[in-house]
Amino acid sequence: MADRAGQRRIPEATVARLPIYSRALLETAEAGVGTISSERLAALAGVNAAKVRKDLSYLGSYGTRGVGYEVDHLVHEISRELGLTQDWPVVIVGIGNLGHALANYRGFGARGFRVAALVDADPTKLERKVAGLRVEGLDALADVVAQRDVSIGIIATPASAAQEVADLLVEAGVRSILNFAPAVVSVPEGVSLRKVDLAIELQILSFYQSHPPDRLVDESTETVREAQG
Amino acid sequence: MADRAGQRRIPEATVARLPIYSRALLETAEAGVGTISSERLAALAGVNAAKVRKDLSYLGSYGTRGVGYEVDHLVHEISRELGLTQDWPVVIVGIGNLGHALANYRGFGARGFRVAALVDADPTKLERKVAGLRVEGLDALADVVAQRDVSIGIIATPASAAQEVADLLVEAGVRSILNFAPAVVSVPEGVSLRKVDLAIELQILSFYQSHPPDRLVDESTETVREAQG
DNA sequence: GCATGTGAATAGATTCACAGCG
DNA sequence: CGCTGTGAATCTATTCACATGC
Repeated sequence: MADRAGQRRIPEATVARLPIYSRALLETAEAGVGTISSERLAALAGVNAAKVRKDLSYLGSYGTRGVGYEVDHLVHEISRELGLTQDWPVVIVGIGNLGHALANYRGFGARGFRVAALVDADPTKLERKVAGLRVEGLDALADVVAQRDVSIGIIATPASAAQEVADLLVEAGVRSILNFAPAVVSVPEGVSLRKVDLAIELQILSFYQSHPPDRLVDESTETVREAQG
Repeated sequence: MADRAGQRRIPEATVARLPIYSRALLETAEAGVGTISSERLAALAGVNAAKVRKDLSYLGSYGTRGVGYEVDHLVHEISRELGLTQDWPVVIVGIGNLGHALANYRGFGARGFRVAALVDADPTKLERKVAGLRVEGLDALADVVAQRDVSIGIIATPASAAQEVADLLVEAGVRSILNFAPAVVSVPEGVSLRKVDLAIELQILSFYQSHPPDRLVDESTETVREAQG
């Protein structure tokens, strides 16, 4: 009942876990296993079984009681829900160390993401070939987005340029942005924004390292203790 | 006060925002501003004012009613809480494209994080200098961690090596790990683990791009579902 | 019998709204 | 007054526990 009238609202936390299940399921399928229990999938994903079942129930009832989930079917349903059945051209803005690494990242292609363009504001970088693509000027951004139907923008610039680049991306029609710059960026409603910030991650780790997690207190960041696959 | 009897438990969500406040406050201090309101800090951090006040209240009562917070003081208190008053030597394992970029990332030094060593399993990479450091073999990991007092390990290897490297890091005494490899890694209790996963971030964006921000019947509800955080 | 699917219970985070105090 | 600090209300997420149905 995941379609038509009964349209379920999938919780944000669940959406964030679907890609993890997806990856685990693909590996499972590759190993030739046809069926998987919530228990097993949970172990592979590093969560507990109740969460897996609840998460999957938002997609519909794709399991079989007493048996488990059919791996291939589940992969398909999750991919469909995540929108991975279509192609998502990506533009990377800022071709410094990080942009370089991202451009060469294998795994883009793997699930329908394709680096369609590399853009940098620095004229000395233009025309350079990175990962088989020519670096283009920031002024070409709007055209590139329109012509290559770019739907996701990745910001890998210094912090000082991040907001400006985000504005340009939005103006060009991009509705999903992944920000690697260490800066708060704001976007209008209707545009999705996620951020990856190394400095923040390290500081969070620093906090938990400074605050002994021993018995009485918290389950810090993600102190998983579990078998793996 | 974070000491003495009243030991406050700082929520995980708050911990994750403290570095953002910290950054915003440092920029504010640099601009010569001495006092800041929760409203202003909230704007800089991309959250709302109530959240800022609640978050800061967990650290203690450092504001002045009718006035705001003294910027320098707040920077100091947050740094202390995050454990940024001390030095955190970091080891990066896996010197491929990403490890390379991370090694060259400026901003490590900025807040007490210092790349103390680079390690890679590939013998052809050994002895190479990256960001001024010599790449060392995986077999040197335990010694390096012990001798240079490494407290944080960054995994930038392929997925297939991630769990093994995590095990080695833990065995060597590292209690904080940041995993960039696209794999679920598990660590024993007492070890903090955070992950940064490009493929997952892209898939989450794909979901929201595929699921239009459904307009509800009632226009009073702001259907914002962004990602920050 | 056994693992899913899901209401109900619990825990956690956010927001509201206003008392309290400089 | 104005802005902080915080209980109370709300919203979101997780976990429990068991009825359900292959």
